Amino acid sequence: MQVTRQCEHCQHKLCAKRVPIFSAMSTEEINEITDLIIRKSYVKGEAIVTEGETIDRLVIINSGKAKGCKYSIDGKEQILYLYSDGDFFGERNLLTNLKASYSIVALETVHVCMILKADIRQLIKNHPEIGLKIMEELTMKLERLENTIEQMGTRTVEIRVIGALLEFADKFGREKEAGTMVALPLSREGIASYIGVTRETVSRSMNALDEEGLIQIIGNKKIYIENIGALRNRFSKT
Amino acid sequence: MQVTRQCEHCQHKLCAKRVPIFSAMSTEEINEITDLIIRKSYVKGEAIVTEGETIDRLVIINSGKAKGCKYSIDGKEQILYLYSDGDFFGERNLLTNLKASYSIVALETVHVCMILKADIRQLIKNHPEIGLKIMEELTMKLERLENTIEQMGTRTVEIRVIGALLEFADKFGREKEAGTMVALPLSREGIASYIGVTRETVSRSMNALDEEGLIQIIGNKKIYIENIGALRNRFSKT
DNA sequence: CGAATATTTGATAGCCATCAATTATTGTGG
DNA sequence: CCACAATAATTGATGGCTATCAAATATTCG
Repeated sequence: MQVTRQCEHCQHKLCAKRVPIFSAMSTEEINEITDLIIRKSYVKGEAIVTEGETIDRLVIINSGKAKGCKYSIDGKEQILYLYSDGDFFGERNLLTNLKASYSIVALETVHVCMILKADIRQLIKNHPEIGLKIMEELTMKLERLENTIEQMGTRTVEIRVIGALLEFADKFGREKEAGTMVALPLSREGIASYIGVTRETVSRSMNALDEEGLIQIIGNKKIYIENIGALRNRFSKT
Repeated sequence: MQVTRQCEHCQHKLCAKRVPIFSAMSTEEINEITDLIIRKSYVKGEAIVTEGETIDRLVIINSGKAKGCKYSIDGKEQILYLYSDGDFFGERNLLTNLKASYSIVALETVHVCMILKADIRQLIKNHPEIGLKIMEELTMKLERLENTIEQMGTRTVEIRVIGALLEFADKFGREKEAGTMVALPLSREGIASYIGVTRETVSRSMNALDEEGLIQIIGNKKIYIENIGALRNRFSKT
């Protein structure tokens, strides 16, 4: 009889199974992976990876959220990625020995599962489809960055704010009777450094959207979107 | 005796050999690839790929330059990539059936070599290292886009202009006795849509750099950089 | 050389960054 | 559970940068 091993820090689920790149694998194969997993936790504000350091493992977020960000010489932060359950990073360094080109910082308590580079390489050798899955993920990341650049280069601030809110709604929104409740993963300042503007501008822009009735701001950490279609419409037609 | 087959449109060189992803292969293996190649040419302004269409092949630039760009609803262009000899695209669609998310347009006469998706997949199956090479290329593209986003989000226009000029110098510059002559791959307008500003702003910014003595503008299509170190210095310390 | 195209230059307006001060929210300890 | 301190967000005022528009000039290429 087949036994699925469990990862205690992962709410008794097989964390590897939740990762897209391992999703196509059999339970037996997943067990093989689970044995290789190293677990670790980080508190809010803690750096999981620091720009410039060598990273020798694939890191899978099991719970919590984290940001991937760069800092310019004068201290300005640019958030490039948002990570949550099932997301992973470090895949770039599986092949190369490049140093991390940005930092990963926990936005709240984060539990991760890690697999060492050497183990992952062996895994890819044994299961070539993992390599293809990773390639697919890289491709998706590329496409998101391409869209971000287009937005930063050609769209108004309002549209970029809406874009960020829609992304949050897709990732972290919960459908309610008559709308979507969204737990914002970032503060106003965070949203600002995600879309490349200032905190104050995000604030003003979100308030304008609220006054227009497109969103409802609830405290600092939530918004309620009654008609997400209207918001999407504004995003794609402006 | 081993014969290396020649690709007539490729100035009698083996174009596949010039592509990073095939660079590690033996002559025999390259011959295998060369047989699969389809050749085609495009004139300036012609679309090699149009956003939204299905792309079923890997396209390798053999000579000439091309831009990869998106267009917003109101017609604004955002240039994402610059392609020249040895660059390739279409790799994203090797695995997926996604439609092209941006267009590729010839900036001058372009000769390309193409390999059909099915052939490439077979090749990857036979030579797994090609897959790894593609992954490496994807990784490099990611890193460039990440840097672009950071620049767009946190740097001044002048720095972004310098960044573009330095990139052109690295790719298209020729070392002279006392400096670097750079053939600009893009017009002022092109540079503008590469860094997300207007033509006029690029013009003013480049003229300011000229007046400062950091570059010398030679007509519309060339610049001369006497002290590229000074330019790099300005880029990285501001 | 001359027409077509591209770039430069100037003037103006608007958007957004910045600075400063106020107000709101959050989370903690009593 | 409330109050309060710390943190975060808002709001207002101002200035600077860059988009926009318009016109003049320069460059390129046939």
